[in-house]
This record gives sequence, C-alpha cells and structure tokens, in this order.
Amino acid sequence: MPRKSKRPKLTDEGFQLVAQRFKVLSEPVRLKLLAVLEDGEQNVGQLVALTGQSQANVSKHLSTLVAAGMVGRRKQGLNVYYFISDPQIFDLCDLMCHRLKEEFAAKKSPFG
Amino acid sequence: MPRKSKRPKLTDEGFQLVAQRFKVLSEPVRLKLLAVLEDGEQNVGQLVALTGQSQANVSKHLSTLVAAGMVGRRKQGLNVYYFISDPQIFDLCDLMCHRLKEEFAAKKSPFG
DNA sequence: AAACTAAATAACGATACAGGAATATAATCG
DNA sequence: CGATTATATTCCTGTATCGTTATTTAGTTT
Repeated sequence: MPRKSKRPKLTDEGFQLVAQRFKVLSEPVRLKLLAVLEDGEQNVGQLVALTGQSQANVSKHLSTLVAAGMVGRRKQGLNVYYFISDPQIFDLCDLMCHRLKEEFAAKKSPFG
Repeated sequence: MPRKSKRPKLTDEGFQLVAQRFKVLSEPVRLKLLAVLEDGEQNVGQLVALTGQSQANVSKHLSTLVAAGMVGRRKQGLNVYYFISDPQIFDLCDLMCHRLKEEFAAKKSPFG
C-alpha cells in the first residue's frame, strides 16, 4: 500500500546529495567518533585513544565529518578539538538503531 | 556542549550494523528505487523504465534492498513485484532531507 | 633558532562496489 | 517440447575508499 503523506520527489542531484550524506554515516569508525563526541568535544589525541584507531585514520575520518558539516573544529595551541556541529545526526542514528533493535529483539543484541 | 539525553553506547558490532544499514541508503539509484516504490509496488520492468537504469543494475540494487529488509518481493507470473517493507526508511530520508533543505535554503535547491 | 609535539597530508596496497555485457534461470505460451 | 518473456546472476573493468607508513605542517618551548 502506498504511503499517505505525499513527499516532494527529489531531482537526480537531490538523490545524490542525500546519498552522499548517508555515505558519511556508513562507516563504523565515523559513527564511533560521533558517539564519542556526543559526550563533549575531544582533541585528536583523545579520539585516537578512545577509538583505538591510528592517528592518521582518525584525522582522515574527522576531515570527512567536518566536510559534511557534522562536526566542527577548534584549534587551541597544539591541539585541535572536534565537536558535534549538527546534533540532528543523532536523530538519524536513533531511528536507525531503533529499527535494528526491533530486528534483534529476540537475539543476543549488540545494543547495550 | 554535550547532549542531554544519554543514549546507550553501541558495541563495535553495533556500530558495524548501523553503518551497514546507512550504506544501503548511500546510493542514489537505491534511493530513487525507494522513492518510486513509495507510491506503490512496481515490477522490475516498471522500475527500469522509471529509473532509466539497466535491468541488471536495477535487479542488483533491488537485491541489496531486499537483503537489508527494506523492500519485499512478490512473484506473479513472469513478473516480480517489489514493495516497501520497512516504511520507517522514509523517516530517515525525511530527516536527512530536512537538514539538507536548511543548508540549501538560500541557494537554488534540488529539492522540488 | 633548534628541538619537540600534535595533527594533517601523501603515497601506497588492498578491498569493495557500481555499472555494462553476456549468460542463466524461471515462468508462460504455442 | 521449443520459443519467448521477465528477472537474476556471472564476469569483468574502473573507481572509490579504507587503513598503514612515512612525511609534512603548524604551533610550542627552551
């Protein structure tokens, strides 16, 4: 059955933009970075320690998140602090997690 | 500033699952297929016509969507009809689009 | 300035995935 | 049964991207 609420259809460019944005969230390390940053800003060294990823890798993923406008940066001395600049992202993650929780309701779940 | 609502942190496996799911939505053709299916079920031939993609490509993307549990299939004679099996997906897309609309508010927008 | 530290970038190999062309499967029709 | 139609799958090529190592840049300290 069709959906009730009519939604304006996107142009091809629109689909591409939305897809690009989903792609940013389609990487476990980036999701982990976002999750850590949800508790407050952290510098790169801290993020390396908290995620267990290499410094180079963390830096690259942070660049991606900044480019997507999801995260902001603030330089302070030698350190660079990153912070969530688009908290709406967590609404997306919540929705996704909610659905996954339903699927895993019966099994042993990776959701704390 | 930290977020107010405490959310349970995911395990590494959890992050991977969420990422996998976002990845399914990170492809313009798949988004277009979902958008078309929102108006009601369609068979592969119709989807090929409506998306302008090759039959093989449509078939492959549909497999991905089925594997992710987002669409279902129903065989009828020679035709196979696909339909949305997880309407919550559109909530995700709406959230994403809403955010993008804000960003594009001033410019010429690809959102009809 | 030289030495040191934190972070970013470059270069590389490996893997994943989109899309095209060709082929295979499956259901229908004659 | 053979032919035909709709869909799926296989094989291939190009491209993107993850992660590592090494290097570079920027800021600090002495």
